[in-house]
Amino acid sequence: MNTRTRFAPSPTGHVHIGNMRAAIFNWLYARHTGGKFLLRVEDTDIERSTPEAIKTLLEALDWLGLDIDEEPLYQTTRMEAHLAAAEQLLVAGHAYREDKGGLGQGECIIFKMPGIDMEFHDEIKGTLRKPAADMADFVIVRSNGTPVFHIANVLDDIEQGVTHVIRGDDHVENTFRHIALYQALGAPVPKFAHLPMIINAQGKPYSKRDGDAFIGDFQSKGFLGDTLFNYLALLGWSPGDDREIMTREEMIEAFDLSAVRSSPAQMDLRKLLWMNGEYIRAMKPEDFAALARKELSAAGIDPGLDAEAVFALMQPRTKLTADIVPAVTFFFTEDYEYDEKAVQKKLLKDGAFQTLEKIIEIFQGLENFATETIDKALHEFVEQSGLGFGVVMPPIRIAVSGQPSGPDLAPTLAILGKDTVLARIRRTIEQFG
RNA sequence: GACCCCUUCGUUCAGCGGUUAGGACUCCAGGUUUUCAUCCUGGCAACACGGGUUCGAGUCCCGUAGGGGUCGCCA
Repeated sequence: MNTRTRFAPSPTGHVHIGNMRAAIFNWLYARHTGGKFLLRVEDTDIERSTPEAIKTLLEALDWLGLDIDEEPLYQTTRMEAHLAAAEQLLVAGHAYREDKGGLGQGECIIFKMPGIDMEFHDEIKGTLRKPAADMADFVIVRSNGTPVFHIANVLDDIEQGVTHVIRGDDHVENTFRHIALYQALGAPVPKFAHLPMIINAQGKPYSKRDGDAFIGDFQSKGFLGDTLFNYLALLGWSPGDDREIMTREEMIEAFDLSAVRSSPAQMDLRKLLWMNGEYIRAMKPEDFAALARKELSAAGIDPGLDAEAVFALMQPRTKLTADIVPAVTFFFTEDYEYDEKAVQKKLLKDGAFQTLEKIIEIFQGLENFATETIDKALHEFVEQSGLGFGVVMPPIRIAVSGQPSGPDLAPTLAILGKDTVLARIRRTIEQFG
């Protein structure tokens, strides 16, 4: 039997982090078993399932690198099949019509539960049971003639040949109903695996208020798709050893549903941030440069062709791609802002401007304005003046970058070039001195 | 309320009857670095509680407590 898993979201315009983790686990399981990963778009909510919402969904999958193996199945195309199946259940005596008075539009079609105790083996939670008395019949076609989630979901899973239904914990109770449906329809029952919830920092399930529960937010905050994939894969699952930063191949190789924990997990943004830094540092320099260029271009800044040295300086110290632009802007424009606190603390201090005057003299005398010579000159000055690095360096940095901290100063100055450095120091003295 | 599920450092993941209960993130201390970040070293920190079973329990069983899910003509 070839494994077929699926991701079956309803497109709402926002892709929830918990949903996405379900997608990741489905994808990993399909890849691990050499099976197929399918997409079904449950777009029956016409108002919310706009083309933009669907686009958002597909982009999210793409961003996380979750490739699908067959054409997506759109649920709106399946309504006739759903209704036909309900009709079939009616004929076979598995369903009946009744006016429950809900919509006030007459009779709906109700599925009759088999009236026996049921149990199934959940690949994550183990064997789950439910006595017949606790399972009520349920509506499969509304009195307005539209099919309900349960029948649509089951029928489409049958249509797509899904062998493993891997979904959120909140569907555990539905599973008994769904299994009864499979059986009544004479279809093979797939295996089920229910993933524990992801909870927020307060230990509560993510609600609509938790803004950072949508994957688009992580993207715009500067996280990498690979980071989120890796982090989410590790939320509730581990390879069984101490590996954490793993390649896709390693995760695919090691993934197993039985190793998934059955208790809820909380996202730790700090660890996610750490992991993102790890991923960025591990990037090929040219990939990081391309990323940086993209960010800068989006911010309307042209780094020119010769910015590779700047990117090389930034890569090891970047944790979020969104941090790149503010950190490097001063390299590419004279229009950078001075950090007020830094100015107050380090620049408007006794001797700071005298120091800068001296630095101007020293730099003017440098034939070769390169990292090594600048470094050497600065060291000599610090020694001769007896001022100490903590007094000499900050004013220079603030003068050329406006920032209290940043990349190594000597290479920064070398990249900026002698003329720019001198001009900026002079300008700073004029402005604040 | 009924039914079901869950419970190891602050967080996360190990541990699947005998361990000084481990790794990672965070945090703290020290070192490297002219700053910050990185990096290195060290440290703090957990088996929810109560009963069993057993020579021996974080590991098995039963309770209790706490948390969560589900009880729609939503999905």
